[in-house]
Amino acid sequence: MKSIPVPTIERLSILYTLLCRLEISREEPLSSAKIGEMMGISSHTVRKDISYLDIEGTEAGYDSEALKNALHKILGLSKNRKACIIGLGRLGCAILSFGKYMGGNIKIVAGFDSSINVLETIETDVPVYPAYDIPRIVKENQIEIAVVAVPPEQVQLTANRLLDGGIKGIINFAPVVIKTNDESIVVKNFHIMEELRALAIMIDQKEKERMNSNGKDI
Amino acid sequence: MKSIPVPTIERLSILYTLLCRLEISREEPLSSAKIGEMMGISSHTVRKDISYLDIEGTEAGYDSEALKNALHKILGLSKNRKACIIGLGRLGCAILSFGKYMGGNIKIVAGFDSSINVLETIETDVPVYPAYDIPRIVKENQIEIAVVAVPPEQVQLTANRLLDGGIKGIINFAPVVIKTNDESIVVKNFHIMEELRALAIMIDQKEKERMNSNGKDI
DNA sequence: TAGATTGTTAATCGATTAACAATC
DNA sequence: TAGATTGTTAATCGATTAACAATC
Repeated sequence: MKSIPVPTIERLSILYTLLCRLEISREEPLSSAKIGEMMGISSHTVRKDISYLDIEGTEAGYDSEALKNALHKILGLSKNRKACIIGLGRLGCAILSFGKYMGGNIKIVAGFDSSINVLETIETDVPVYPAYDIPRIVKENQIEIAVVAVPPEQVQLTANRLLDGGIKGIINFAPVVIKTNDESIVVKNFHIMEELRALAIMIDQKEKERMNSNGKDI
Repeated sequence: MKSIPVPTIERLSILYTLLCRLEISREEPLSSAKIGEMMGISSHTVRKDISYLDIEGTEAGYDSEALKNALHKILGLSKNRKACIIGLGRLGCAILSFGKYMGGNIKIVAGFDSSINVLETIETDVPVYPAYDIPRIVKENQIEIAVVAVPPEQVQLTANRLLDGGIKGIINFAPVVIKTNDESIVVKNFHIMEELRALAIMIDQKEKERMNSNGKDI
């Protein structure tokens, strides 16, 4: 059982969401070409990705129901996961709120903030705790995943507390790189503002390319 | 002038933020090893990345001030960029608010929402407009970048309006893939919930690996 | 000089794309 | 059968890592 490449996992996860949203005219089977078109990738990639699934049943495309089931299985969606959010500012609250919407298998069971004031005034039905309680709560509830949305200077402290609690994966939204000595912790950094900047540069590069191909510089 | 690989651009952008935050004891030069440690990447990668900069001055490491300047230049930070946000729900507002904080070169100059109610009650000093005004406002203000944080079913309509306005780059937070026929538009999808799911699977895979290497299955 | 560090070329690794035989 | 589509192997592409001569 080969382990699935990370980009493939991400695409499969997106595909699942897409299939769920699709009002399925279950009649017509989905071809890899059609899927590729919906996802903006090539049909080759789609087939390659799907080849990691157990699904083999195919004739003139994939049965969307079967595909959904296979994805459900490989994405481990039957297993319930517990997650928590650290930092209940705007971003933290936003994630908290649409974490509820998407009735998936990942449940946000705790929120943390270092400000008592925030904890007292927040309106949510998820239980919230002070930041120093992270290790205890994470351990007691066996929380696997943490979403970190605290100011940069608090990130490392937060990460340490999470590791103390035995967290297994961290998604970090602060513009800092989280280091862990523990190889077995999965960390994923989401640097929104940096990505915005990177996007701007890619725009410039594209324009330059176009200028170069559309004629000479003067 | 080779174009810089996207992953490199992203790392350079992160490095810049990092250097800015660093209270620089300007005395000691930064070695690629030290930078790598801070960023959680190898010194090889750091040197390779830096080789895309104009900076050459080096002896026992890099001068952090010079590095910062070179990054500033290559990242085009002297050029002012205009951005807008579509969808002023929790996520949109969050991005709007810390877009102000990070006094970078990217300025958010407009917000859009399809709900008049939202537009009337929002508290912000960024001007806000109804969604149907996107093409006009984008064109008039020469806005280059759009951050899309609307519900999935509104994404394609939003994208079309942005393209009408002549937008150059889109960051999309909705769990839908944005398609554009126009090759020259840069689109970057941020699928938060899907990434959360992907993270969970990576955790599983790591655990499986560890079980396999730490002994047999029973 | 000896030690440390860069800058760049070459080797490796991994993912995407292409191709094509097998299937319905 | 002819046409369409999968599934998988091979070729390509691109980024990361390694190595090492050049520099201070």
